[in-house]
Amino acid sequence: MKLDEAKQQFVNSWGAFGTQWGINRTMAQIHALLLISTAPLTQDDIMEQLTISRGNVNMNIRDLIGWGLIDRVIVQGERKEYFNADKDIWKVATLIIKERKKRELDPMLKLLATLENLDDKKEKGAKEFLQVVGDIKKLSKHADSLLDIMIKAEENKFIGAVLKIFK
Amino acid sequence: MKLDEAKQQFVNSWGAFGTQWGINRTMAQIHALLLISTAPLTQDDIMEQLTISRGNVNMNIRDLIGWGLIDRVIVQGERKEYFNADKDIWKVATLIIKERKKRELDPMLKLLATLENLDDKKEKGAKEFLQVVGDIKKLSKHADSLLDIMIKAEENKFIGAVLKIFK
DNA sequence: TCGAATTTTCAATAAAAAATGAAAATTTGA
DNA sequence: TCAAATTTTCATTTTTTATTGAAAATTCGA
Repeated sequence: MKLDEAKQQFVNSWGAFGTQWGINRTMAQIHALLLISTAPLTQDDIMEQLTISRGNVNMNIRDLIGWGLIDRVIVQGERKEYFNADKDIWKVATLIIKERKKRELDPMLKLLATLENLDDKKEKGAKEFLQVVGDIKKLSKHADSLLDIMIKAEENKFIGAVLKIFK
Repeated sequence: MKLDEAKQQFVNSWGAFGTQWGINRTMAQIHALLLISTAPLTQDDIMEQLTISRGNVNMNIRDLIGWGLIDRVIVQGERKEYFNADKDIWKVATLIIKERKKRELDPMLKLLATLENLDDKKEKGAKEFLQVVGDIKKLSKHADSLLDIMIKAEENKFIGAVLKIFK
């Protein structure tokens, strides 16, 4: 396979993958494009490579910066802004997980907490309801600490080694 | 808060949460409704409670069954079919993760593997491209074994205890 | 086997999400 | 400071996704 073709497919499949997880296709594609670019790109570069409008590029770049996935880069003697993606996939993954937790999971957990204040906890069905709500809260705490462990395993060789034993 | 109101909010927020993760809102709502229902429900029950059409209920129930999240239940002396959700949130979570991995992650990894067969691996930019592709593959293997550990920690108290030490 | 009850399908419609492009705002070199 | 270059905004349009509802298919008790 030719490199250009492979890059094209990478960008497309990353876009499709993002879509399945509730991420705007273009946002994912721009991120993919910058991930495999050897140098930072301008908005015009991105418009051209993905054949999308300036407005679309601009809005999605703003979002990607908001997620902390890409950065503005100033190039000496150039008027245009350049954009660069952090290439460390590990960092990218933990960033996305943390960000989605903050934006989507935490607000839901907050709401769930309010649902636990029932007027009458002995009403028929209340027990089952509170059980499910409580279990979801517990599960998300589990997932949280799992993420911590994952991060620590990456930073600390000993923890990583112990985890490997259990695989 | 009244139980009915709390249930309503639970169903709505579960639906909204699902949407953010690329899950059809109605599918998530039906799942939520069945999770907190004290008894299995019929299609008519669901239509009424969510005020949605029969076709919509039917299609999303089919999907939920396909995901393994709900089951048909036969009630003695009743002509109608009833539906029941597995209430074990832990099982629900691991099921969803495994299913999404199978449906969405694995196909992408398969594609990525094909992108590694470049005609010319010394072409400018090939190294960086292969690095990113390789890193994504590595990361997903990591995530896989993490899921295994998570499942084992639940089944095996010793492993769970060791993990707690690292928190 | 018949036929009423129930479920399923899917073309048509509606709703939601994403993209466009031109105008407005901002930036920056001269 | 000015004006060309660049970026940003957002009302409008397009595309995608989800929903409806009625017809067709299926099921099952009598």
